Amino acid sequence: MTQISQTPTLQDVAAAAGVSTATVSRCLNFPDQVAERTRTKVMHAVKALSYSPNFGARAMAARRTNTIGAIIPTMENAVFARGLEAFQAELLEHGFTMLVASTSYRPDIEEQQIRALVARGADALLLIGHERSPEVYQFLEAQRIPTLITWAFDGQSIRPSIGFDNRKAMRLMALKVIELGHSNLAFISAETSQNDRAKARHWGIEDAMATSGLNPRDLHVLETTYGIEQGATAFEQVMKVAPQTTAVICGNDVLGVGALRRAREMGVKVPQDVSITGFDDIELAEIAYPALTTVHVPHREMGRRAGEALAKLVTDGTLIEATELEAHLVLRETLAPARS
Amino acid sequence: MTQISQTPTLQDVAAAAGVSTATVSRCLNFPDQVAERTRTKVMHAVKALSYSPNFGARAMAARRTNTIGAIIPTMENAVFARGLEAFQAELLEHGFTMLVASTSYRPDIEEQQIRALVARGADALLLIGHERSPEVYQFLEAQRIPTLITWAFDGQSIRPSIGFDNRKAMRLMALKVIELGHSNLAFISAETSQNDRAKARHWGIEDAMATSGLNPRDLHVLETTYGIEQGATAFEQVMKVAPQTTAVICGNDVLGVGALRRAREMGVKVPQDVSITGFDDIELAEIAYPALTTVHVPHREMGRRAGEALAKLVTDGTLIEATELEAHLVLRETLAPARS
DNA sequence: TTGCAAAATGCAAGGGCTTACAATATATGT
DNA sequence: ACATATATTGTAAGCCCTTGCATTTTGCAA
Repeated sequence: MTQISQTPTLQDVAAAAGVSTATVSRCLNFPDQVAERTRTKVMHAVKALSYSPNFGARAMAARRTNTIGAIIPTMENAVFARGLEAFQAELLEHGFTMLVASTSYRPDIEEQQIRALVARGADALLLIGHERSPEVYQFLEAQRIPTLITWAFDGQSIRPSIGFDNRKAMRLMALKVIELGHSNLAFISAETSQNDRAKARHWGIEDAMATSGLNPRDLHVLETTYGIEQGATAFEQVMKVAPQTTAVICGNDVLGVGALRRAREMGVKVPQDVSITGFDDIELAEIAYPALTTVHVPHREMGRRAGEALAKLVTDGTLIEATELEAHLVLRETLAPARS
Repeated sequence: MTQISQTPTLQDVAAAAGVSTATVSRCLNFPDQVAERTRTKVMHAVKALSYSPNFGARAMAARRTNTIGAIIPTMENAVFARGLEAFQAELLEHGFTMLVASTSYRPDIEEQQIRALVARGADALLLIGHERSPEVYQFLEAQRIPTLITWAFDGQSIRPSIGFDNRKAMRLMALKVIELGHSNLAFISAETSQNDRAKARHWGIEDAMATSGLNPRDLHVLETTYGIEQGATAFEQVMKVAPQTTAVICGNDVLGVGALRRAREMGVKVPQDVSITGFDDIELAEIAYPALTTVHVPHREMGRRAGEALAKLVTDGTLIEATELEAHLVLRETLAPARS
């Protein structure tokens, strides 16, 4: 009699341990509801058969998957990679698995990914930033998928968020720049369409200018897509359009590093001729030469807290309380007093 | 009569469209097996109810999840992040979802993650490097989980791999270094225990030395964990232990960049006093100052091909054919002729 | 002991989908 | 028009687990 080796099922374990499937199930899911003797017996069988529960069946029967989805703009930006790593580590701790997807900063892809992860059975979702079409939020509500927004903070929003105030953070940076005597400012921004973080950062600069008696209208703004090269090109543009500029504020470190590189290539001395600042505080900023002055984003902490909050929410319905974390300036070498 | 709004099921769609559930299922999975008229009718109903199939049920019935797991050492290394991004994009194209997990370079965590992903129903797995305990491979076989190795290439192995030859690649770099007159070499290596790539890179240097009439024994090797700071510390060590060193070969860019930074801090001129090389060719290498000479790893291509191969394998059983990709040198500024 | 509450276990009903096989409709050749 | 092959659709049997409820066992006070 040939026995075709099949992956063992709960049945098999139950049979091997001489108990019912219900008991085995409880052993696995609620060990303390089972008498110790029975438990050891069952665990023994589990090990002997090297049983591993079938995910699909489990998901179907329990109506949850213990999976939480995270959708980020890109894995290529270290700041997200870091945040995710922390998020995942925290989820793991609580027995959840992370599903990631990236969108290349495109709202349509984001929507598609949201649907994909929901279809895939995600119990909850982590999203970056608040801004997205109402339909998407409706969908999420209709499907009853708890959603946490991160990388941004908005105390007003109905939707919980754990993040920092991009506007305030950038305002801080701009104030510093202005304080150092710069008044001819330029801003190399990430694309602001459908991106509340980018918008907020822009406003932050305007806030600072207004506060300091400068006219926000005088800010030279250049929007570009994500990438070192894009930052470089944008810098060149800035210097062409507004050669009097003494400080170039960049929407993120990658753009900043690109600007920095092009400055060197163009023979523009940083920070003697022009100051340059970034945002995110990724390794690149530290390694750049001269080291990039930037805004430190608490990515790890955001990831960790988001993981914790979401896990709790799914597990016992603990509501997420909006949490504002602080971003702070990291003064390095690319920001100096304006040349006089 | 209160109608509690429930997520619609296949049943509902079938009823709405006036066909059997089987037909709806086929419409969704094998559209060309269904008459056009019926199909439009069904698709209409699907849209009207905004039906989305239940993942668990589907997984259980079909005995597959359309999910492929990827386990990498860390998301913090851009080279993996990039590879993953390409992998995911390719999978998406074929209708698969990616599940990621990272291990912090720890074999025990890797094993745990492998089990976790398998338990979650991954149809196949992508792993980095060949080296892992036999038990793990046994487990994978017992569970019949197809596995693809990447980031390394081994034509001999039973297990398919799509990657590059780490040894050959590093040999190339070392030959270049030696060709430039360096004979006092040091190697700052990632940890080699349980890491075939790190070992291979080490051997590559030894190969080159032997070929060139140098004694591999004279290579100063320093092993350290992953991180910029670790690279910096290691560099300092090297300079202390072997001050006559004129070229420091690093096992990866992150270590290389760390070394570079510490060199600057110590007043060691690169490349005039000491040459430094990296491996991976991530942004950091390009941005470093002076720009780091390194080995370009075809991460994107690996990710893409791996995704394609795995998707095909799971879909129609097409066996994966081992594929060797080429890594090549990227000569930048940190490598120069030895000081005489 | 006996009785009773609490703890432990078992029974069995789904959960929503896929798919082998059966049944029916349509097309083709004569 | 008929027989046969082919395309389309339907029927219903699982897939493997969780969990509400029923039943049995245990622990403990009386």
